[in-house]
Amino acid sequence: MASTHCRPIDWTAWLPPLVACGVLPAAALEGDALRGVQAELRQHEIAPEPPNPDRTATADAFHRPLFPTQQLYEAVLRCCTEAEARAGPAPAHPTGWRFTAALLASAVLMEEYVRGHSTRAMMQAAAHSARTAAAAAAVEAGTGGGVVALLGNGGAGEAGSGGGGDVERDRAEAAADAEGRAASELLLFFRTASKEEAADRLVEALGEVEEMKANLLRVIRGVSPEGLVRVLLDTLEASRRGDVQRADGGRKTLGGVFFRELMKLKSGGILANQLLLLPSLPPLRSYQLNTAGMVLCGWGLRLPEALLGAAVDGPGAEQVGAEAEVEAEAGLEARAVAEARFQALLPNGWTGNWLVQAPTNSGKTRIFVEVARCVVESKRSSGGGALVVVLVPSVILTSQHAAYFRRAQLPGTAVAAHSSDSPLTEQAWNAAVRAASAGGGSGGTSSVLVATAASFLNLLLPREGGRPPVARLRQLDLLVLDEAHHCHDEHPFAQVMAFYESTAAATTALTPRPRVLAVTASPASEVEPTTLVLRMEQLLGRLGAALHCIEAEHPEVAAVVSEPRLLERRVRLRAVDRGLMGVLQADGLSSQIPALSADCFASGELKDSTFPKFWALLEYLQTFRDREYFHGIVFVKTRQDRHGRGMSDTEQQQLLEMFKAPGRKVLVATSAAEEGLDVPSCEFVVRYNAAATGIQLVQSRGRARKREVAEFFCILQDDTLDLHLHAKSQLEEDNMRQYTRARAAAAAGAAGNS
DNA sequence: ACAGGCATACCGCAAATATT
DNA sequence: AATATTTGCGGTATGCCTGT
Repeated sequence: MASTHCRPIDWTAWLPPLVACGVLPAAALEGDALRGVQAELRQHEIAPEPPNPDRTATADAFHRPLFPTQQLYEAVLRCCTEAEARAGPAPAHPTGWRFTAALLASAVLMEEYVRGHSTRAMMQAAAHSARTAAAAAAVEAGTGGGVVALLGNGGAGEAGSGGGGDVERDRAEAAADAEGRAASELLLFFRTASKEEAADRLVEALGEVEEMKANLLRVIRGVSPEGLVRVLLDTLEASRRGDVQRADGGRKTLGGVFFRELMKLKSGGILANQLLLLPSLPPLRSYQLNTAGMVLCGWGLRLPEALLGAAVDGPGAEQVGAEAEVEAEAGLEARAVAEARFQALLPNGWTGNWLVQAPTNSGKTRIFVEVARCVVESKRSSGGGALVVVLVPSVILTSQHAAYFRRAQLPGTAVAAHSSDSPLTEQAWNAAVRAASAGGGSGGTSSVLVATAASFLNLLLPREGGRPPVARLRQLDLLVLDEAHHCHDEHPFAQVMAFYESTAAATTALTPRPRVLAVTASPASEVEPTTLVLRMEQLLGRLGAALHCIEAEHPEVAAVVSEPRLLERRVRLRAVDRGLMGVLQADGLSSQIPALSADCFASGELKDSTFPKFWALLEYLQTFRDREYFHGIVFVKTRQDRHGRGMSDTEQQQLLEMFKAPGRKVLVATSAAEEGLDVPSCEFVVRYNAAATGIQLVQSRGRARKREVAEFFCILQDDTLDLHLHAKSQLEEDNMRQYTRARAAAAAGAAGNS
């Protein structure tokens, strides 16, 4: 939608600098060969047509490569060869220089292409042109047509409950699917657009006159993007039902229906407004239930009804011992059964903190959400409110977890996300503390504060002028550490726990220390098993926690956690690549390299000569060219971005939204996306640079979560550190796995004995 | 063992941009 | 037009890997 700005690439503009560096001979700049190459490139459509939404894509379109690299390379090579034939061999260049030159020129061309098609460029283009285009497309068609077009041309929505044949149902599902896609696109639009633009688009979509815009602007103030989408969906649904009667017997316009639905939404209150589009959480899985239940029993908290119900008739109920079943049938109270079951899981009646290790994608978040729910309800039943702080290691995780907590709908609980953007201020903290303690019979308001560890640490540190810190750990009821393996040395996690340790002395029965629940998929990674044990003991010591492992081999865990197929591809430098290195590192050229790389490659990472790996990556991506939809992530070590500053937080969030949308999506990411990032349904993950630690290996592989079909593809280059690092990270993961298994076996043995 | 590079954060300030 | 919000950039911190 944004690629209408595709212009023919003037690749010849890049030739003079290459000639100046001596990579290309001067002869390459002239002659029929050059024109021939250009003609050939035009024929092959280097700049691909923007996808045409009207026409269902033909098979032909899908069989075309995403980028005609092979043709490009061959065309440039032909140009170089003919130039050489005309000018004679160049003695200054090593054998095979023309392959080198062709590769280099191809890479330069691709750089140009990539820059024009980068996500950043797409996002910028989408910010401006796409809106008007989409809005213009939405104006077509008659009653309801505007909204229908706005939401995509989905047919009958969920109202189609006739449910006849499979065909009909499939079509209804497909339509609902298309509508869901359109809705998510719309959501993205409303999130990124200003109120002004949103009103503009609504005016067009609803077929209203321009004068209504001011009115719309006023009315949609304070309505969340989710709310707007919800209203539009409701408007569409209402107009389909024919629910357009006006009080005076007339027929409501689309805009009229919209206003009515909007008022309905507003009367529902802000909270409902935010929750409308949020699907409720999936049912609790038995291992999540067991873990949460065990932790809560250890802490002596009263289990909430939600957990009790799941414990008695949930999916894991059959795992209750046979005698427990009998007792349940004998009329024993459900609570007692559940508590007995969870109590049996507790090692030695442990009442302290917990470190829960669970595989990636097994639903760690859900576990601490349920624990938080119980803490909140327990406080609530005694007329107060709970204060829960969730610490995460990266900014992007704060909003993600906050959204998840909102979905969980803890009773009487406000959820907030804090990081350097919207920092956790003294006012916000004091307000949360007051709300929690101001019970007074009516029940205090609980707060869940999701924050980066560093920003929370700022509140704990003494302020200048000898004033006491804003926050004290004893003010909160529950402290959750996500990705807790960061808790070591001087990391903010560790510093927070140092504060926790220092509060031990002042702990009384009236003001106990908060409970700590730490979760991670990869607690530590060490090459030596003995140092691994040491690290684990240190970690558990800092947390004051007992370790609970959720094994990947557990059948129910294995049923939900994807195990991607492991693919490895070893590449080695070819003569041509060595030639390139030789050319670039020759004495006469070395002074030009910085300028050349700055202009052409933006990275200067030429010493690695990553060409073979790049071709391997392209080849791998080609295997997906027939798919209309796929998602994948390519992990690289460095950012290769000349702007130096990466993406802002909001850009990251927008990008994540874009990536979640359907289509052909490849996300190229650094280690920032390794941990915790919730990117559903990735068919493949590519490691362009080998994982350096077992933690990285586990975390990045965990992003490939499309069941059954996911692949984890490692590109390893000989003669580099890739092989060593790959072996090291695998060894570290194996060590961790063995440690986990041993601990789980020991725990099972202890539980059996006691 | 230690410095250098690059990754991630945090904070503060000033310019740009959006909102009223 | 005035004000509020967002964004960009420099400075600082820590963790991890790498090369001397």
